Amino acid sequence: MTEKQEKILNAALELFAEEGFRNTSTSKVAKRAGVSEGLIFRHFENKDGLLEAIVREGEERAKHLFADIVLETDPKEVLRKTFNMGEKLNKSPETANFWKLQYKIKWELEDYMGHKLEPLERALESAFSKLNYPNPELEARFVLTTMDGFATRFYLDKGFDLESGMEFLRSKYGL
Amino acid sequence: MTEKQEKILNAALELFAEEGFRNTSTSKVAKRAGVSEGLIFRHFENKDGLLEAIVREGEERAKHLFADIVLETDPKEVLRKTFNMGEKLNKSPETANFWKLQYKIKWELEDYMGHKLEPLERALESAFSKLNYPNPELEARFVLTTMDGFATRFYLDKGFDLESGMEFLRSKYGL
DNA sequence: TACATTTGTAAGTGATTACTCACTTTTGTG
DNA sequence: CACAAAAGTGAGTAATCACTTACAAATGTA
Repeated sequence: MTEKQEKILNAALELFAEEGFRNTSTSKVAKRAGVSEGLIFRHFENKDGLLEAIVREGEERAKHLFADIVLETDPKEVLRKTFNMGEKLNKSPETANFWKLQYKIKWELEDYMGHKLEPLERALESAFSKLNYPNPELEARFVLTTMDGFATRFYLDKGFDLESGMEFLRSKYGL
Repeated sequence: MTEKQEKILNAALELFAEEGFRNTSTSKVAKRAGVSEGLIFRHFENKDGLLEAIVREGEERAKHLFADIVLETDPKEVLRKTFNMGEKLNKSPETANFWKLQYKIKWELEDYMGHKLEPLERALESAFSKLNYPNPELEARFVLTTMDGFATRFYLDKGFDLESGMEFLRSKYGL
């Protein structure tokens, strides 16, 4: 990816997260990226092409985020690491903005993008199975959906403390 | 509210839920409502005025939805009724669409709209307190955020079974 | 009936939209 | 160096946007 391509993508990322995809014009993106508007279409073909690139990067970063967890064999450690993901989503303003956008995009695309979470869901399933939970599959889905709820609220409600939510989850699962 | 006003509001509701607020033009709304475009502005002043009306109706309907719960004194019954709300959100296609839009709007307004849930949150808090949970406040927030997560997933993921999620919650809380 | 108010319409408005095109500049390669 | 391909520009384009305005129809009220 060339320098200008990255500038375009980062500008799009920021603006889409701030104002939404449909509400952000390609001319705004070009202006923030410091390039001509035409260049966006040369590199990404469409405005939709910009979104696709962002979605793809979301999948990449999600994989990277889960890599450590899915390789873990100790079930308690799987849970602990899962509940520590909250911090990772919030390391830098750029990171926070990136994941906020991923949540926001779901509603503009009307797509849950569940396949991104599948490896993590299976890791949790296996962990709960080892811990003899009666319904590992439901338990795993429950954990992920709950964490989704916490994250959603975190991004929309300024006053919400994500870490206390995660701490609560840890205590629920005896960690 | 006159007949045409309601037609406009219902058309807007449908279209905003389908395509999003920013992506729905006032001309589309007028066409679906079967009125002239100018009438929208006569009755609602702005395109934003349309949204405001929808948000207000969301608050009304939420109040109505919670009315039964906040008056309940038996804590177990409070929880049971809360976990039964899933069905209510899904009674008719119109209802489902309405609540889906309420969730979707949050992201376009970047507002969690938490005050809508406050009475319910306090009812849950009181219930958990009566049931001697160690941290009723956190527990109540946890339940609501989790249900939010379930609802979000329900609206975005066609294959997701909301009722099994609610059943899981019931079993978690011994109901 | 008379007449003022409200409700409704149709044809505009300038601004903005995603996208194209003709063109120049930069870069890679023999 | 020569020269083709890729990167980049900026001024266009038609379509669509939210909104206005001038006017007509319906309605309430005396």
